[in-house]
This record gives sequence, C-alpha cells and structure tokens, in this order.
Amino acid sequence: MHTYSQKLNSNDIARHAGVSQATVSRVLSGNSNVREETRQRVLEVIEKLNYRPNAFAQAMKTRLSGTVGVVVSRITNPIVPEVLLHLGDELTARGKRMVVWNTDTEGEDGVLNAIRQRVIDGLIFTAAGHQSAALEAAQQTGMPIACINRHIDGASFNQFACSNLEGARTMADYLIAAGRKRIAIINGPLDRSTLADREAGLRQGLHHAGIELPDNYYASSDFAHNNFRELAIEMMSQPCPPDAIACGNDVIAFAVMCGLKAAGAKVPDDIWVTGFDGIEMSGWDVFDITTMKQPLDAMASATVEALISTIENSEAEPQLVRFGTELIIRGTTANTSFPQQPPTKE
Amino acid sequence: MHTYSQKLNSNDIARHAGVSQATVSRVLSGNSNVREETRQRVLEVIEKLNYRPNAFAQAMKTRLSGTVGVVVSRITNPIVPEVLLHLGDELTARGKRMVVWNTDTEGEDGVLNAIRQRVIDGLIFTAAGHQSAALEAAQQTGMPIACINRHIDGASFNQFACSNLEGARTMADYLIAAGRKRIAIINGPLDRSTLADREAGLRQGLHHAGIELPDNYYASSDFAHNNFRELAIEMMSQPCPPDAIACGNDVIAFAVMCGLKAAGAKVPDDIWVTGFDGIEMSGWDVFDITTMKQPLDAMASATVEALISTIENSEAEPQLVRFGTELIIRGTTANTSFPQQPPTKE
DNA sequence: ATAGTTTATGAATACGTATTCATGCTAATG
DNA sequence: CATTAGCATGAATACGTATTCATAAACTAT
Repeated sequence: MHTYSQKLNSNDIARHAGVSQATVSRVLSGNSNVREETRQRVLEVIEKLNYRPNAFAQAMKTRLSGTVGVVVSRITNPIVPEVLLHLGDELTARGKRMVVWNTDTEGEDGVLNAIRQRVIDGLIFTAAGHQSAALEAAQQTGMPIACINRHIDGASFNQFACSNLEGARTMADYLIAAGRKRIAIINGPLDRSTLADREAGLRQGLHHAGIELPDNYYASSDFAHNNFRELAIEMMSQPCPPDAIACGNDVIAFAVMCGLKAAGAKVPDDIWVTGFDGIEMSGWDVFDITTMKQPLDAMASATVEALISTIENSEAEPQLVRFGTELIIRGTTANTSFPQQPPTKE
Repeated sequence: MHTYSQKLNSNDIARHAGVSQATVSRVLSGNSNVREETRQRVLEVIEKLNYRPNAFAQAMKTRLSGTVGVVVSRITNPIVPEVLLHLGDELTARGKRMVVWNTDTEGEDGVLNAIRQRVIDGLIFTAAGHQSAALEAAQQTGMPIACINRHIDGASFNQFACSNLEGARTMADYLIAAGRKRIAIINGPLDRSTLADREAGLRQGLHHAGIELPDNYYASSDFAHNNFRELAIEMMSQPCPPDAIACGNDVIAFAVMCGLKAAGAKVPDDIWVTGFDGIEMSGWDVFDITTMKQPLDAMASATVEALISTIENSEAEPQLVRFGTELIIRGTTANTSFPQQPPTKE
C-alpha cells in the first residue's frame, strides 16, 4: 500500500511555538480569541516547518470535506465541458475541489455512494432528464443541492438557468422580422426543461405572428448526431421545405447543418439555421451559427455561490434565477439587424 | 454550517450484533479471521440499520482517500472530455472518485494544495507542455502518478500514449501512396510530446519517400482556433499551394478546414486534409476528416489500472506503454484503399 | 495426553483535529 | 477599591475507524 506518513501535526507546531494544540487550531481556523503576538509566533512555526493540517482529521471533526460533486449526463456534449470549466474555476477559487460523475456511461452508483458516505458537501446537477436517483437521494439525505442549466418546478433547491423561453421567443421574433415565412423546429427530448422551454418560446413567437406550425415542420428526436441529421434531410425533401430551421440547441444545429449539406441545401441562401447556447464551437466558421448565448460564466458563478452559501448556512430559501440571453447573429442567417437586448440577470 | 450528524457508527453495529467494534471493522475490511456465523450476523445488522462507515475516519486511519485527481490543461479541447469520460468510467468502476482540475484557467493552486494536503491517492496528467509545478510537487512528495496521452523521456512514473510517431508515419505513407506530391504540415506547439512525435513521424515518411518539406509548406502555432485558420489561408495563397495538409491533431484540422473554406479551396478536390486523434466530432460530416484514431478507452483503462496498482503496491517499476493507432479514411482524402493495421497494444 | 499452533475475538490505543470547559488574567465599571 | 465582564489560553475530550496486543478456544502434531 503506497501511503505516506505525516511528518507534522498540530501538536508538533504547538510544542515548537510553546503553546497548546488548541491554540494552533485556533490560529488555523481564524479564531479571533488569540493574542496577535501568539498568532504570529504560531504562524511563523507553521511557515518554517511547512506544516499543513490533515484534511481528513478536519473533515472528521467538521463533517465538511471541502469537495463538491458535479453530476453531468454526458461529458462529451460540448456544452458540458464549458459548464465544468466555469464551475471548476469558481470552486477552485473558493478552495473547493470538484469531483465529476458522468452518469450516462457510469450510471449513478458513484454519486449515490458519495451521497450516502457523505464525502461531498454539496452537489451540482446539470441539464438532463427529470428522473435521477442521485437527485432524490441527495434530497432525502438533506445534502445541499444546486442545479445549473435545468429547472424543475417547485424544487426545494436553488436553480440557475437562462431565460430559455424568452430567448427562444426573441429568436422567433428575429426570424419573423427578417422575413422568414416557413419556419420549422427541430428539437431534442422534451423531458429536458431547457428544450421544452425553448420550444414553447419558439411556438409563442410563431403564434403571436399568426404563423402556423404544421406537423411536417416540426421534428424531435433523441440525442444522437445522426438522428438530427436525418430529420434535416427529411425536412428538406418535402415538396415545400421550410425557409428556416430553429434548433433546440447548437449541437442539434450542427447535426442539422450536416443534414442540409447532405441534402444539397445552401445555408443561408436556401435555408436559415439557428441554434441555442452559444457554445464555443458555434462560432467556428464551418458552423458559424446564429445562436442565443447563455451567460455560462455568470450562471456557474451564481450556482457555486449559492451552493456554498447553502452549505454554510442552510437557512437561505431556495430560488430559481433566470439569466438573460444574447442573440448572436452569424452566417447561418442573412439578416444582421435586430435590436439586441443586453444580457441581464433578472 | 449545513452539516449532518452521523446516526450510526461501528460501535452501534457492534452493540446490536453482540460483538466488539474491532470485529465490525474486520468484517468490513474483509479480514478473513472472522467466523462465518459472526460475519453473517454483523452483515445483517449493517444491512438492517443501513450503516455506512465514515469515509473520513477511514481515510485518517488508512491514509487513503479513495479519490484520484486528474489534471487537464484545457477541458474545452474536445479530446479532453473523451479522455475524462473513459477515466471516470474506469475510476468509478473501481470505486474511486475523480476530481478534476483545469489548469489553463484555474492555475495549479488547486492541485498543489491537494498534493500537499494529500487528499488524493494519486494523480493522472493528460497532454500538455512539459513544465508543471504540480507534476514536480507530486513527484517530490512521492505521490503515485500516471500520464495519459503524453510522454516524457526517463520519467519515473507510468505513461500511456499511442504510437504517435508510427501513426503519423503511416499517415504520411498513406498520403504518398495515394499520389500526393506537395504535402504540407500544420502543427501546434512542439513542447507537447504528442505533436512533436507526430511531426517527426510525418517528416520521416516524407524523407523516406524522398520528398522535400520546404519551409513554406510547414507552419506551426499556438492553440487558438483562428491561428490555424489563418495559417491555412496563408498556405493556400502561395503561388504553388500544397495538395495535402497533414495536421497535428483533429482540432487543428477543424480550424484548417475553416481556413480552406474561407480561402475557397475545395476539399478533397483541391486539397486533402488529415487530422490525428479520431475524436468523435471528426466523424461529423461537416468535418468528415481522415484521421488516426487513438484507442482512448484502452489507454484510459490501462492508465487507471497502473495508477491504482502503484497506489496499492509501490514496488512496480514505471513503464511507457504505447498503443497502436487506426487509420480512419474519410471524406477529406479521396483515396480509400490503404492497408490498415489493426490497433494493437505493444 | 501434552505441547504447540492456529483461529476468533475483545480491550485498548492511535490517527490529528475542533471544541468545550475551566482558569487565570486584564480591563472596565460602579 | 471591589466587582464584573471579557480575553487568552490549556487540559481534556470526542469524532469513527483500523490495528496491535492479549487471550481464550479450538485444533494439530507428537
């Protein structure tokens, strides 16, 4: 067994500094009831001997691990690493560690064990379907929870999402204002609140403009690149194909672009395409997709802050925070003039 | 402070089962010196009361956390989530947790603290430049280390990479056999061993075929999408542009494709493009890039196995394992006939 | 049958910290 | 000046487990 032996503990520091172990502990925890002179002496010894407190002993006493779990459904979905990037930054900046589980392939055993063993102080869930044994278990055990980029009505934990409905509504308004008449929707599974809300926003915009959404202009499918690709090909093979396809997110839009390429349809000459999320890749000029950008950094920051404050003070009441989105007009749509709304936190 | 109170400890179990706490501990650790009847009785009580041992107390005694750290340089680089996916699967399957640090934006403080505090049992490093304070610190403290998708000569830890040189050599051979005459290389920073080895392999192939690599057919740059895009545009604006561009990896190839599109060059009619890595997106048909696929799952599996065995038994001597790669011919090159070598672990 | 060995168990201890309780001390209040 | 309140500190304890040591019981070999 490759372990190590801790050279120093707080007793050693105490001895060297001529104080008791309790005082060392007080210095380290920032307890104010320590004479300044004593504090300095202890800190000097700590510095000189390069002492670090034993995290496990601390965890055992405080029942806090300094670690936060993040549950993602599919880490290879390009938006996920972007979310993880911001969450990780924020957590590290606050001295927390981030452990990640990818439930799509691993299943939920890892998270469930961590919850039961209480080796994490809190849990962040990202977008996915509603059913989750881990989410239930976390709630039952009273573990602090926060959700980012997903939303469940009446939840008892903090949730941070963008204004999916309003953003999609704006997207629809934009397409309509730009003169698109035959707008189609290609979307993913509706058990994802984000996708459902966006679809609702798009439909609202169409309805408001008095535009019909015929069945043959609507398609949805499971998450698999080829599915959306095929849907796009089918969509274009109709006698009267649409002149715009609004997609539930950027990744779907990528697949749709592939399908359009295969179908020989020119973007934006023959048809416009829009996404949602504003992930990095959407700006690559093979895609160059008009999209609605989520402020992931602000959302992640708020998520972490809320989770930590829940951990530190369970009194705070749970809330749902919506973040404004930003329309980014790119090459998959031809009209670049539309009143942009600044991204705002509501 | 939102903590919890552990309802049960091993003493409770002991009392209920009519044994001592030591025996409960023995049952849990799989110690064989326990009568079968006693073991059953204890297990029943554990089951009935739904008891879980306190992980922090265990960690304090055993000096093992059950957690492994993974250091990535930039998590939004699409190959990284694929690596993390496999590493996470493998670690979870072995009952370990995976904590992730993204040093590109966070810096190395998080890892360094974890190393000094010894809250992880081992560390996995993925591809990046050579200099790393975390890698040094981990070595100094004797923490078990494994590297995946990178390689340093004479290292004192296990390393798992694919045959970058041979793979790239095969790629060059393929291009040459298919009749390409003016082969260019666009590569990233050479302090990454993977990219340096691949370039060496490409050059070796060209040299062996007696083909010159003029300066104006070689370009390298930092990792930034637009850089590679510009390089591709420049490359094509020459009086006598190349008829193939071999890129250091798939992501570079994506950017090059963007540049070629902007430059009005048709792929594969005017020019061929190849990547390396075989990441998921390379198969999307907007890209459809001919590439050399790394067996990331096997590599991740071996990495985790080696790390854990290092943790469990520090005796094993460090080794460098190379994995065979697989040529995947797609739409960015026209010739589909080339003797494929099966992916083998050497 | 007797000495020796293995097996099964419990009592006791150690891991390293945070915290409570008790205490001597200083400063403030009347 | 006497009393009180607050401050700074140490001793002792608890967190929950793994492990060592000791011991009794159950075998094995002579």
